[in-house]
Amino acid sequence: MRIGELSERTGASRRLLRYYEEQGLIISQRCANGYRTYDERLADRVLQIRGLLDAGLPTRIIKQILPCLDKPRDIVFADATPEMLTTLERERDRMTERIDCLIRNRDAVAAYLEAVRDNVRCEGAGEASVRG
Amino acid sequence: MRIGELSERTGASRRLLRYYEEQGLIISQRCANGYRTYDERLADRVLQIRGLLDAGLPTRIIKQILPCLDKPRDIVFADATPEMLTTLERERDRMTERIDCLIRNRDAVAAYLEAVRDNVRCEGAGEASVRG
DNA sequence: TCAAACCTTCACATCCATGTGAAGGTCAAC
DNA sequence: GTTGACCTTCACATGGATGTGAAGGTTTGA
Repeated sequence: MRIGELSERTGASRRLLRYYEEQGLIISQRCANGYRTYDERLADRVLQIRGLLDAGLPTRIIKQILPCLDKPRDIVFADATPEMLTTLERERDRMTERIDCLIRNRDAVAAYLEAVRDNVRCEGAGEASVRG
Repeated sequence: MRIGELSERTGASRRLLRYYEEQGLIISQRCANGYRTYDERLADRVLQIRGLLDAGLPTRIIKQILPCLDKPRDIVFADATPEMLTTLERERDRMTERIDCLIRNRDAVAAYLEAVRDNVRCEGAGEASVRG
């Protein structure tokens, strides 16, 4: 798969895919003519990267957590330095904080929407419920 | 409460608090001398804003969801235009996506950390567990 | 063989959340 | 009454994720 197809599959621009490579988030093989070639699995990885970026993690951090997600068993024993483990623990905790914050606010938005919906239903039946 | 105190309470720089105001995320009263004065509740709001920003939402979106979180009952009937409701529904769904993505990846990181910890324990007892 | 649709690198542009500093007004304390 | 800690606005700077365009090589198909 070349960069155009990967771009279409993932929704990331070609420019962005080169950027991710530059940042060390993905790797590519090169054809004889210099074109990038990607493994099938890269599509999933790119989507994962975009999800994490979208969730507020910078590439620098994503780069560190990605290796954990490939094939846990094989990589666990690779090069897990104490500093890296500390970083990962901190990131895990920060992710949990983000999750909690997002859940709280999502639920609040959802509650608001439901309240509006219920009220609209009331108004549809009789108007002058609260506002008037 | 003036801007310095709010800054200390929230960890947001004064500059940032002015920026949030400029973006319509918070409001302030002005004293006779032009100084900004803040209501007590603003501290919580600023923390909420920072949480959402940290979770990847841009100010533009935060501005739209914040009104839902104040006093749901009172505001439900304020100015809920159909477009705004659509926007909110979309954002609610995007937040859910973010949450799911973050949970997946956080769990993966956590699983990795546990695997490393278990392996370290093994190695401490007998070495040559998997790698050798 | 020529055009269209790919690809390459390089480099500058943009948006957004912040930092930072200048130039100046206000207030409290010594 | 002057110093220092606060405040104001204005404005330029920065870093990260992207867009965009130029200048040029490659592949594919009419």
